Amino acid sequence: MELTSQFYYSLWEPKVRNELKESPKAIQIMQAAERLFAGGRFHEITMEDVCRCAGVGKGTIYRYFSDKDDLFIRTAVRGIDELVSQLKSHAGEKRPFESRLLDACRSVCSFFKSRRLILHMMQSQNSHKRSAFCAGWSQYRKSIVSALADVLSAGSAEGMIRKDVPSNVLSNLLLGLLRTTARDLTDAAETFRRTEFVIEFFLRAAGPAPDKEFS
Amino acid sequence: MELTSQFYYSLWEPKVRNELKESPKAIQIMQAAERLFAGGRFHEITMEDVCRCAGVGKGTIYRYFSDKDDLFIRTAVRGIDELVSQLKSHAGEKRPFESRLLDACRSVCSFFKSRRLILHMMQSQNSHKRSAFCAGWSQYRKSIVSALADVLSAGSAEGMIRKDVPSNVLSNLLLGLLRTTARDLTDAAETFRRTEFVIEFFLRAAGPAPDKEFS
Amino acid sequence: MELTSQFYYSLWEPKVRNELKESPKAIQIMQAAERLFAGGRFHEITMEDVCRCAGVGKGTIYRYFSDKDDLFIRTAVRGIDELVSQLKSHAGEKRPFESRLLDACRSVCSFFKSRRLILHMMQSQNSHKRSAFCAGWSQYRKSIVSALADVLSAGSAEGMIRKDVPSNVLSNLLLGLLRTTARDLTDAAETFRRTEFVIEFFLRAAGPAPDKEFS
Amino acid sequence: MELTSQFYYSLWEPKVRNELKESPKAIQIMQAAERLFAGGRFHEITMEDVCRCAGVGKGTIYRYFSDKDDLFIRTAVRGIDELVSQLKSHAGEKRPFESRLLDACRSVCSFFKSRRLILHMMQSQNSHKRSAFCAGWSQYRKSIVSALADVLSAGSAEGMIRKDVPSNVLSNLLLGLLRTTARDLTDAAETFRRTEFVIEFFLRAAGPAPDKEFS
DNA sequence: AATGAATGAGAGTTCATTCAT
DNA sequence: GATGAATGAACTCTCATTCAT
Repeated sequence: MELTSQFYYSLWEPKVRNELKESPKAIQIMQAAERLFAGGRFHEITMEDVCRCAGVGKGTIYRYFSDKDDLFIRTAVRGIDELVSQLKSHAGEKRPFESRLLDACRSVCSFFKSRRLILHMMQSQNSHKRSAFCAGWSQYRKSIVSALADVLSAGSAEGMIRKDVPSNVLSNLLLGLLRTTARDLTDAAETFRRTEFVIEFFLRAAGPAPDKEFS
Repeated sequence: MELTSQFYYSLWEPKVRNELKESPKAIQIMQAAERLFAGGRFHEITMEDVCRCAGVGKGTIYRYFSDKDDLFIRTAVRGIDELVSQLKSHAGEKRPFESRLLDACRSVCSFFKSRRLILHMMQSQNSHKRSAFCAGWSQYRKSIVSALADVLSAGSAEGMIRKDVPSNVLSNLLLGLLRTTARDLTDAAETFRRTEFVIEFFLRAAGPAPDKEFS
Repeated sequence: MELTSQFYYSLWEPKVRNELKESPKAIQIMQAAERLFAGGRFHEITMEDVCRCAGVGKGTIYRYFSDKDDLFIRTAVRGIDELVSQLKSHAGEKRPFESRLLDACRSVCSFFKSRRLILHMMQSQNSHKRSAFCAGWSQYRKSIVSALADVLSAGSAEGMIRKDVPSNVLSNLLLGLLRTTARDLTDAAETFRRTEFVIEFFLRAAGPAPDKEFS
Repeated sequence: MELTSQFYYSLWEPKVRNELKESPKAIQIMQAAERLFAGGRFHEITMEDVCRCAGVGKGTIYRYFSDKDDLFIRTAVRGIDELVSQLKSHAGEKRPFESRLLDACRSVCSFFKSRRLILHMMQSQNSHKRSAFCAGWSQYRKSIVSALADVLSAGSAEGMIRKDVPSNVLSNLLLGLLRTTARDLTDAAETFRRTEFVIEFFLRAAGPAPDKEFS
């Protein structure tokens, strides 16, 4: 079953009418917010900054977003559904597993690259609407993990992936490696920053165990 | 040559007399701050919270820390030097490589576990003393990466680790895996959250390449 | 050449858009500040007091004044330009000298009376933006001294004022007498608090020396 | 009747035992306070500054002064009694009037010069213990005015001073001129900053009216 | 519908004063 | 008697949010 944005949103119940949610103006504002959030930390960005950057009045934001958190979350979350469906579509394709995995990882990477913000949020939830937000956010994270796990499961079925480790665990580890590559290897040679390298590295570890299983 | 806290501190000029830096009261305050920072984000924790939690007056904090950033940074950084020297000592020991690596990873894990804050900070710098802080912090991160890289280099020399990937890259990847294990595998079976599993997984990928090198 | 507020302001760089500087709200706030500053000392007046007295919210002040110092200085300085041009116009008029001097002194007195604050500030600079402020303030003071000196110079040319003492010195002394009259003679008979008396007193001393000059 | 410090003190009732009031330690502290107050404004000087400057502990000050105001006031007031009795003694001497007046003015000037602080305070009362302090302070000011007035009265009796203006008024005006000379004529030629000049100037105005009286 | 002036709760920080040592 | 670590009330200033226009 597919979890969509609509579902998670309900967790922190936006006070904004539905038809405004994805209106062009809302998108214009989220794009401004994205630019700003990508550069600074949540609390360093003021709503005034967002206004100026989006070229709208201060009150306008509050027509489309119930508060700063709502703006932040919806900005962060925008596009996750797309990513998830991309991943899901890769899982079902008839190409060789490695090619599908490469594309999946590339989708993840480009998603991350274009919105480093998400990466931050995925581990450090900034909102003070804690309970609602964390629940919602953690769902989102899981939907990505699970979509990538599906790709790996397919590989597992084809004998390309070891079976002694749950694909959710492997999916998490792979995401962790991608994350590290994107964030921490800024000084390393270009070779080791390419997605191909991460996959090669990952597959050595996640490929079928030749002799013994991990227990 | 070893870089110590004394060195990095100079980057954001502490305004507090040296003898106060590590006094019991300062530690008491940092412990309170650690508890709080571990749970919330930088801007959500008020100095008042820290006071209450540490059981001291508001002004007292400012005897030991020049401002909120100073408290934050010194709390985050406390113990890194110890970790680094632990790692360095592991690198030189005469035991089997795998045993040394296990201990090194355990040091890292328990360090992280006891101070999840560090993990957050390692990727999301919250201070507004941006330049000074980031510089300082990135140095710290590098000192951990590099200490773990030394352990791996030793393994490399013994033929336990592939030589086509720089040990700094491997060190980063290993830290990323440890991080993922600690943070994201909260739902996974206990088996896969153990350090032994991460090492087994890592060594499959980082062990010597049987046939071809990565290029 | 005339020095105007615009010029001096540049010394402590106003952070507020020019059109807000003289808006009715800014004036309303400065009037409240004036009332309060006239009664108490700089540090005894809190911004909260000013808010309450002006009947505006706390944040509103900061839309019009970059900080407390800015409010203080601009409140103190308001109207100096007017005073100076009044004085200058008196200097050029075709009336008898004594009449012009009387009007000049009255301008000064009513300026001082309506804003005793200025008097305080003229000798005790309270701001902690010391360098910028003192420089700026001292300029203002000089502009008043110099404008009054111009009136005296005209009298000097007409033989009404002794020529052995620079008119700047005489101007300072006259201002000192006016100041004393306004501030310290609160217990004296009404007669001696009138501007006419100060002028009579001053002119005895500053009138042309009948026999010998001071050296 | 002579008003002494003891008398005025009672107005804001010091909580410090009398034998401590003039102890060497109290004087040591007041000297430090004097140095500091002379340079900065009341609120810019912290008790910590005074401690450091006096070389005593923070608590020690509170043994000798009931609070910051008490320290400030007693520091400011120290020596006034001396000045007053100097002035009084000048009044009774048998020398020519002008010589006595010169000495009196010199006493005032050197008193002011050595403690510019007093000058500030004479017009801007900084304490927040308003009622008590202002009353006390204003008494002090009056005692100086009145002592100088006595000197002038003597001159009046000798026909050296006009009789149509109360000597208290003249005393205030003279003090105002001395003040201006000391504070505002910093740029003027040395000639006009000398006490002799002020007296010459003052006596022209305050000397006996040749023809008509002021009414 | 859109604006941005106004708001005020709440943040970080200072410093006069106290009191255990 | 002297100290200075500890205190917390009070300060200035910020910024998310509202609402009259």
